[in-house]
This record gives sequence, structure tokens and C-alpha cells, in this order.
Amino acid sequence: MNLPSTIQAFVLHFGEMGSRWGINRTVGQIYALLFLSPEPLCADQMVEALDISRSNVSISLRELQAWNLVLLKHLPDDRRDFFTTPGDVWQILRTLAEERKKREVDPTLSVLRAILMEEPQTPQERHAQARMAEMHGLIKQLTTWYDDVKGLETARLAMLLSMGRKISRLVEGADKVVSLGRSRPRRETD
Amino acid sequence: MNLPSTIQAFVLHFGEMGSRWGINRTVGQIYALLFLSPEPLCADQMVEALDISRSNVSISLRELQAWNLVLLKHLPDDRRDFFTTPGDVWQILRTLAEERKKREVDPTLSVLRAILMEEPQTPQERHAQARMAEMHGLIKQLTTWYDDVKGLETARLAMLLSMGRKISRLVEGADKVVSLGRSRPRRETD
DNA sequence: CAGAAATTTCAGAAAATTCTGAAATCTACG
DNA sequence: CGTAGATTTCAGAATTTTCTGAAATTTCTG
Repeated sequence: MNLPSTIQAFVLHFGEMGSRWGINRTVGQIYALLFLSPEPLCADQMVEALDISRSNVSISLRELQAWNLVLLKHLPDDRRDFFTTPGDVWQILRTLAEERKKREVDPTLSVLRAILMEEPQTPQERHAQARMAEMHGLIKQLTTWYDDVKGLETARLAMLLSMGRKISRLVEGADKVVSLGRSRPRRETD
Repeated sequence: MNLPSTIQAFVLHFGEMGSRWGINRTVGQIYALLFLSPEPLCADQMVEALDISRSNVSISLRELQAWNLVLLKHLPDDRRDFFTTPGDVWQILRTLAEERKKREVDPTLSVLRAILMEEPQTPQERHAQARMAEMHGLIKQLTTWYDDVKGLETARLAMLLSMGRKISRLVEGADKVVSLGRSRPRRETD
């Protein structure tokens, strides 16, 4: 591997983090390399830059495509496949969220749904199902929120983030403001 | 393994998902077992229930403690260590978020910070640093939001989730409402 | 259609991880 | 203290994952 030191540091870091992120070292390194590259790269350039086998690159690119994390490009008058990452980091975030949900959350949700259909046979199972129902409920809340929020344009999403917990106060206050606006009398329990 | 079928299904599922979640099969199974159990369990009960070695249980419990996902309990007149998971699933979520951030995000943030301190030596490095700056900026936004929101009480957090993208409209509308409240004249750009 | 260029497949090697059994260590209590 | 019960450590076995090189396949071009 013969890369400028800052690029090398980033690539090696992504390789090391790969396993924590659910990908392997090579996949992480290739992704990092593509993310930093000003123009698309072909497989042989990755072999050269990362000092790994051609077949490893092929398999890793397939993996990155399964994650929708890379784009295949074709240059005019060149038969080779070139790859890039999407330019917009928000788009990358959306893809990552979607794919991780698909791999890490959805299977559990579906197992929980199936188990919760069963009739508990013992007090032990009854208690276990109650726990699973709690977990199922929480995951449902999170995924419903996610499905709702992921449709926002980036500017609004960014605004939501920047507000953070201030929104909480706004929400608590909103009822008051709105009711004032509508001149609806407040109830004790508001 | 001789468990009621619904419990067994859940435990096996957690074992299978373990590797995707950054833990291993045994750690996943033990966690699942503890989560469903109505009372704390000692190591030998886990050996019995999951049909694994005592040493494996010991190491896996250490791992779960490192994640802050289990609590150590002591029963009166019993020298053995008993373990449970926290009862509140929202608390579990908070722990999970904190620990995953620590393992999956913080190291990258710190590498990015370090690299961005360097002076780029070539146009290639200049471009790479610009990309890394984008990534750093996005992660910062996300972690700042997280640090802000994690301090909310659960009820408010749940409310925020249930509002989802509706909050976006509320935020966009808030300026209007508030300015009406304050009788501030609206500008064209509002 | 022949063949050159590019990519993919896959069996087995290499490496990393997980798990076990045996020994060592710790701890409470008589 | 001594010892019995409980837990931890750790070397090596078992398993899983990752990687390679060689062969097969696909795809474009003349």
C-alpha cells in the first residue's frame, strides 16, 4: 500500500472498524478508498492501492453493491467497471440507516411478531411473551419514527437535528400556542 | 437446550443475530435468556439452559458487563452471582445507543479530527481532506443531536418519536405562530 | 465467430474468532 | 488458617471467516 499518509490513515482505520460495522477489513478499505477518491476507480487500481488479490476486490465490490454503498460507472471507450461512492454524505447516511435496519432490526421484528402470535403454554412463557411484547413495542416505535423521518428532505432533517431537545419544549408549548390561536379554552389536564 | 418453544426461538434468534450486532452467539443467547427470565439467573443455570461450557458463560458475562447490559445481583444467603437485565426497555435502548456510539462512532471521530489537523501535501490529499471534513461534519451533527436528546426523560423522548416528521411542519410553522404571539411583523423571507 | 480483456467463481490456504476442559485463583465462613 | 464453593484464566481445539490463485465465464471488438 503506497498512499499519501492521511489517505492511508483513513483507509486503514476503515479496515480496522469494518468488523465492528458488520463488514470486513477489505470491504472497509475499499469503501474508504472510493469515498476519498476524486474520480471513479477500477478494480485493478484497488488491487494496486490496497495490495490485495483481484478476487478479493471482486467479492468485496459485490458486497458493497449489496449494501448500495457504491455506484457502478462506465467511462467512454473503456470496458472496465469503475466505482464511486455517492457524493452527498446525507445520502450515504440514509443508505446506511436503511441497510442496517434491514439487516439488524427487521429480522428480529419478524421473529417477535411470529412468537407473539403463539399462545403461551406456561406462566414462564406468559412472562417471556410479555417481555417480548415490550421489546416489540419499542422497536415498532423506533421504526415508525424512522420510516416517517426518512422521507424528509435533507434541509428539514438537518433542521430537526439542530433543534435537538429544544423541540421538546416547543412541543409541550405548542398545545398552548395553538389553543390560543384557536381561542379554544384550556382544560385542567392540558 | 431444553426450553419452552417460544423462549427457545427467541434465544436462538439472538444467537444468530449476535454477529450482526457486534457480539457473538453465546453472548446473544445469554442476553436473550436473561431478558426473558422473571428472576435473576446464576451461571450454572445458563450452562444448563444453553448447553455450553462454564468458562464460556464466564467470558460472555464479562462481555455483557462491559456493555453495561446486565446487572449483578446477590441473593441473601447465597454466594453465587446472579444476573438480570434492566427491566425498562427504554433504559436498555439508552445503554445500547451509548455503547454502540462508543465502539462504532467515537473512534472514527477521533481519527478524523487527527487527520484534519494535518496540512495536505498534494491536491489529492486536499480533496481527500475535504471529503473527510464532510464526513466529520455530518457525524458531529448526529452526535450533537444524540448528546442533546439522550438527556430527555423517557416520556418526552417517546413523544418526540410519536410526532415524527410532523415536528418538521411545527418547526416551520413555529416562527409564524411565535411572531404572531409577539406581534412581530413578518418579513418576506419568513 | 475468434480471441482478447475483464470479471467471477471456487476450492483450499491462512487468519481470526469462539469454545472447551483443566488448572488456578478468589472468597466466605467455620 | 483451611477448605469448600464459586469464578476466572488460559492453552489449545474447533469453528467460522477471510483471502488467494487458478480456472471458468462473460463481454466486447475486430
